This record gives sequence, C-alpha cells and structure tokens, in this order.
Amino acid sequence: MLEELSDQEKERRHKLEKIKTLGIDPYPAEAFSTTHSCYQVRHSFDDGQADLWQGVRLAGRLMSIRDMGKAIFAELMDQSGRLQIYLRRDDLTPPERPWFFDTFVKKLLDIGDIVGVEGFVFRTRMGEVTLHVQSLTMLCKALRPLPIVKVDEKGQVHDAFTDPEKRQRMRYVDLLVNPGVREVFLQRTAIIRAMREFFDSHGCLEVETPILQPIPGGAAARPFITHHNALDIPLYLRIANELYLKRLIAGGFERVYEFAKDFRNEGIDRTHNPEFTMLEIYIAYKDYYWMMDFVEELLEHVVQKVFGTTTILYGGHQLSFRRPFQRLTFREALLRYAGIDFLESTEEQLRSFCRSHGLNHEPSMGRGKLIDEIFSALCEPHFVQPTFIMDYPVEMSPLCKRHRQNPALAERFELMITGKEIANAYSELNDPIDQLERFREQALLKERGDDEAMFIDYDFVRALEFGMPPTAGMGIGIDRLVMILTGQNSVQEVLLFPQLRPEAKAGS
RNA sequence: GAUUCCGUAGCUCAGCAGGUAGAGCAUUACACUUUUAAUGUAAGGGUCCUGGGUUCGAAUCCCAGCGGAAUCACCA
Repeated sequence: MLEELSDQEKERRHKLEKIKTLGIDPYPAEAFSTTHSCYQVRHSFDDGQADLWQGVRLAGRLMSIRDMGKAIFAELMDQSGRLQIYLRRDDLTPPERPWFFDTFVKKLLDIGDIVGVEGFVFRTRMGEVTLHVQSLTMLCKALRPLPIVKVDEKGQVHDAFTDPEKRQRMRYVDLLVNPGVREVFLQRTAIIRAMREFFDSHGCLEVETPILQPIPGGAAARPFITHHNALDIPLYLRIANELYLKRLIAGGFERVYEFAKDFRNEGIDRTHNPEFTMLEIYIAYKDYYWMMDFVEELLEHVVQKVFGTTTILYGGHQLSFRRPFQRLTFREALLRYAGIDFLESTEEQLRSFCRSHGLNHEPSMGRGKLIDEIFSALCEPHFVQPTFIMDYPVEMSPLCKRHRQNPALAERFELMITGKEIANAYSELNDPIDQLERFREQALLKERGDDEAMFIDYDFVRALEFGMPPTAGMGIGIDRLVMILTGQNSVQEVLLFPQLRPEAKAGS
C-alpha cells in the first residue's frame, strides 16, 4: 500500500517521465568510472598546475543547486565529502542534444539526484576549488526530496535533520545529511579494526561460534527463544559466546577471540539495544592479572591509534587512557562508598541494607545480586576514569575461578569508565567439579524465580573434564566503548540500525 | 512496565482565552554566465499522528490508541 505522494514527490515523478522521454535513462546500468574523489580534488588541486587537472571524473549526489541562468553552481557529494561543480550552458549544449542544458540540467535535475561528471578543475573568484563540468551523466533519479541542511557563513546549521525517530528510521537520510553521523561510524569501524590488529599481532585467532544455541550460557540475562523446525527443538539466540570459546581453549587453541553479536531480551533505552556487539577473548596459561595489563595496553593502543591522543573528552570529563589505570578491589570500593564489608555480611543483612537505602531487594535475589545492587547504586558512579575493580564475590561469578587467597572471592575484574562497565574478565574456572556445583547453585536461583540465572550446560562441564588449561578471559562491550570514545550518550547513535518499534502502516 | 513531555507543509518550527492554518528553507514559474544560507519577483503545497467525545464550531479542551523523547523500574 503506497502512501499518498506529496507534491514534491509527484513533481519528481513527472520529471522522471520527462527524462525518459528525452531518451535519457534515469537508472543506467553501465558503470561510471571516476578518476578522483571530491576530497582529493578539493585538497590537492594546485593552481600552478591547473593544466594537469583536466578529464577529472567524479560521481556523487547533488546536494545543492544554485541556478544563475546560463550557468549553475551545484555541490556534488561523494563518500569523501563535497565539491562545488560549475555547469555552463555553453559547455553543455552539444549540437546533437541542444536541449541538454535548458531542458534537462536546468529543469529536470534535483537535489538528491546522483550524477557522474567530467571536466577540469579551476578556482572561482570566490576562491572555491570547482569542477568545470564538460559532460554530465545521469546515474540515478531521486524521487523523494532530501532534507536540506544549510550551514551559513558563521558555521551555524539551519534546518538540521534532527528528529531522533526519523533519523533512526531513515538512517540512509541521516547519513547523507548529517556529516557527524558518518564520522561516528567510521570511528566505530576504526576502533574495531585497531582491536583486531592488536589481537592478531598477539597471536590470537579470530573464530566464529554459534549464534543459535540450545543452552544460552555465559551470562546472566533473559534470552530470545526460537524454534528449529527440522530438529523440533527450541533454540536460543546467544546471550554470550563464552562457553564456546572456552571449549575451543579446551580443544587446544591457545588464544581465541570473537566480535560477537549477542542478544538479550530486555528493555530498550539509551544504553541498551536488544542486539549488541561483545568482544570476547581467551588466552591460555594466563590469569586475570595478566589480562589487566593486556587490556590497559589494548585500550591505550586503540585510543592512540584512532584518535592520535590518549585523552578523550566525554560528558565534560577528560578521560585518560594512559597506562596504568587505577586498581581497586571490590571490597575496598564497597567499604569506601557504601560503608559495608560484604565479606562479613549475611544475605539478611545485605537485604536490610538495601531496604534502608531504598534499593531493590526482591525475594528472588540471592547474596550475589544484592551485593551487585549495592555496588551499582553506590559505587559505580564514582569510577569515571578507567578503573579496574578486582576480586568480586564468588556468588556473582559462576564461571570464574575462586581467588587464590580467599575462596569467598573470584579472580575477576571489571573495567569501569564513566561509571559504566566496559570490560569484564576472569581467571577462568577450569575445575569441572566446582563448575558443576556453581551451575547447580544457579539452577536453585532459577527455581527461586531468578529468570536470568544460568542454565546447567553439561557439555561444557564435560569439556572441562577433559581438561582446559588455566585461562584468562575477557569481554568488552563494544557499543559502550564506542559510545565513550566517540562522545555519544546513547547506543542508538553508535548502531547503524538500532531497534525501533515497527512503523505504523499507512492505510492497510 | 510507570510517570512526564512531544507528534502541524519535504525539513526545522510558530499557531492553542476553541471560529476549519502560518514562517524560513525546499518546490514551481520568470530574470540573472564565477555563485556559495546566491539574489529578486510571483505562485503552489497541509486526512494539523489515529479514533472517539464535549461544543453551533476543535490543530487548540477531554478520553483511548499508535509512535518518539526524558526520568524511574528492569537490565550489562
């Protein structure tokens, strides 16, 4: 069911028909080869060697058109940026097509149309590097008008395309019209590439593990569930890939990592999207202390490489990614900011602490969750600069080794930045008997109504029974890291296509 | 899931003591062969999110729904 067309859309469809009538294909099949990008022309044009700048071919979208009568100034935009082009009747009125300029270029081209041009480069009186077009090829007619964003001489932006809903629903328009948006996604890719290079240079192997899992393991979260028809079994979209990567360590790979799309069936807000990207990496024969050094080195490297500095401005804070980061134990953090020693507290004491501080304390919450609640509310906001929090209570970490000095603690650290967890790492539990017990405790929590408690994964336990070397493992929430590094305050701004409610159908 | 705010032309917005709509840009026409938020003159363009209700009369008030934003809850 098509929506009713607006006047401007009707107008463009009329133009489309006229273009066809002139014998011009508005959607030609042939490739259009280019010699330069807009950026190259604009930044490397040399007035002294103008004769070298002939036969320059560019392709892109018309972003503005200033009709001066017998001449037109327009802006062409390609992936690299914009370049002014100059279209003159005298040059675009070939004898075999005398109507070309007056009928086609002037009347039938619109902002948003995609064209290929060829000509020579010159500098206008106003000092603008410009392509003097000698031939123009229609490459695609745009049937909808593009929102016109204008920037005046003071740099002030007018009529910016800002409606968050429209921007996200029509990201293709957002990307065309808001240059900062493109920049964020280029940086996102650069960040991931720098990480990948770092891992590869440390002898790590990038692998792929199942997204559809019979048992959703490796994290505490509600999964999406689906059904496999041929096998007639339920399958879950993965909430993590941890247990599969550790199977690979058991299988003899010593350094593996995966940038994994994970899925969690939770609410959507400015820090949560139902699908998100998590980097997980596992290194055999190392422990979480080694991993802390490794993360520091990784982040300092990535930030330096992508941004050319180790200082990032975020929400008014100067974040320093220069090594070493602060380190603090979980117990010290709770003592300092909540005034409690969780090692000395029973579940009941923790529950009443939550009650008296107005925090959550559902009956289904065990010790681990109560402690987590207190920590999140009272401690996390203090860790603005990159800070390692070490040695979490063992109840909160069912896949993590007990601390070598205190069995109530786990050999786990989280890296907090701007009060948010960015990385989470363990000395991985490789004792199959202990692992099975921890799974069973999770099963009990599930019976108490904790729908995020873990399932027992017997195959994973079997893998551990065959033996997995001591291993350090870590996960990094890529979207949140990208948010911080690119200065965005919502995940939707670092995801090309964030999840939205379906658009209401027109008519039907 | 709860509360609050928002939903008017392609884009950004104004209009609300209730009398069936306005601006800038965009569009159309004309003028202008070095302009750059081009300019000048003229014109067209709107189920005012949807559905009910109150009223002689609703973009404006009330109710419900849909969508979005913020805060909280839930959650990495």
